[in-house]
Amino acid sequence: MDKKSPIQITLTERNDAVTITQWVYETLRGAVMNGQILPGRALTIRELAALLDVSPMPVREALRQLSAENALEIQGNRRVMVPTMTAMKFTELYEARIAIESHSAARALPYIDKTRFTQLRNLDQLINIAQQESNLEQISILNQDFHRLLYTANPHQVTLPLIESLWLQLGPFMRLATSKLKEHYLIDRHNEAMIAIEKQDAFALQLAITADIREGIAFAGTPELLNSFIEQSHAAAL
Amino acid sequence: MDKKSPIQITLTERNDAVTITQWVYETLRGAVMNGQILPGRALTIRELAALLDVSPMPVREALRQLSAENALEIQGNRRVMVPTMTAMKFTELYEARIAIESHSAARALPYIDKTRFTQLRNLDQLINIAQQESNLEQISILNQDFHRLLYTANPHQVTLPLIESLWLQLGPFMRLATSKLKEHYLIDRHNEAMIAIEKQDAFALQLAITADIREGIAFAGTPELLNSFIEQSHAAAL
DNA sequence: AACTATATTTTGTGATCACAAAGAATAATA
DNA sequence: TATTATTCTTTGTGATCACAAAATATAGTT
Repeated sequence: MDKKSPIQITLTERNDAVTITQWVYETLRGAVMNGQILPGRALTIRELAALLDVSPMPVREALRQLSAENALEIQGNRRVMVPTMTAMKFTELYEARIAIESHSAARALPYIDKTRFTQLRNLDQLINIAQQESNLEQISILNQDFHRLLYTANPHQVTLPLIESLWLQLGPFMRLATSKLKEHYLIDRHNEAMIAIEKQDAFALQLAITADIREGIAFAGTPELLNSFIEQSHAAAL
Repeated sequence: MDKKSPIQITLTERNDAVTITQWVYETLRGAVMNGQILPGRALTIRELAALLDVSPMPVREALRQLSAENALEIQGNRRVMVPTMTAMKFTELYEARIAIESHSAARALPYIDKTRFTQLRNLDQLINIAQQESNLEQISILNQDFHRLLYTANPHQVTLPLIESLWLQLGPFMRLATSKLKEHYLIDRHNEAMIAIEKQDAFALQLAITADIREGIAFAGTPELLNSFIEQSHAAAL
């Protein structure tokens, strides 16, 4: 029945307190984030509806929302797909991350109180443990949590949705990034960030965040490595 | 029949080549951008559908997309409204604009060719003319065009959707901003930007863009002025 | 008159259907 | 065999309906 490659989406239990559309949105978001949908693969409403065992309506809404967040791309044909990646686009996304996130960190700095500082330190330690256990999946998740917890200190936050959009676009490729991360992630930039926060040194904090993001993709230093890495992602299903 | 304040949306002719959902989206986007919908005003699908003389379906999709772009806000009640503004949020939005747009400008710089440079210069001259005529509406539009034309030089552009999201959120208040702009907009920052481009000086370009954005709201220098300005926006319909 | 409980209306959600446009497959022609 | 025409299928769009939750209005009680 499928003309194209099969899609294997991780299904979570549906909570009745939440709308079906919301559940579909979260499910599809997770699938994109984890690279479970091959870039370039055309997605149809009915196919996904059947796959998730819901009517086409919630799928329609979820697809539109994900498209608006740049997680999916609407082609001229009105077809929806996961955007393909190029080396240049990858670089642009990471440079955008650095620009926005270091800004967001500096803006959050004055609002970080004792409670949040402790939470950040706890997360940092969890990351250290995950690092010793070489639990790359866990490192990736906790690292995101750390960044989010930092930025959300700012009660007048407006950049987080933009940052999440960038994360979503990098999502399918971040997974592979962490798999090559082990040999490169030597310096604890989070600790540098913590020190900068204690000193209320915005510039030092920006440097730490910048270094943290940049070293997450240090493996992709040369264009050749980056290209082969992206091809690898495009080729590998699941 | 209306329980709340009436909504006066500018209707444009519907092009048959475009889907109804797309037309509704553009119409509502324009209404938000021009401050035609009062912040805090609850929007219902059926009311808008009746107003635009379409079925509820396209409205539903358009509202979801605008919410994903942070132009609208979905409350816990599942109600949709134009977000209200605060002085702090206003500041955050503008600081985010400066951070992202100056970054985006620097990233676009290497890709600006002769053709685009000429287009930019032409736009700059149109702005000068509009300035002499004190045509504030036109200045605002052309200014946006200038920025967009600059950033889109980068063929691997990923930040423009994020920037457009910020513009949308500031939209209702930008209109008032330009109305107070006359006495403050003295220096031609666009010309400084053009010189920076000619010299391929990224840092100078960033400074010009930063100054251009910041001077657009110079009137809101003190928190008191800013607050009264926002209250004014919230109060005034249309 | 102030508050609570009940009834009524409105609203978002989700399902189903009709239809035209796009895609794919098949037949026809050179 | 390669290319074009034609048929058949799939797909997004948009309309309509049913329903439960939320909001509003009304009645009842202290």
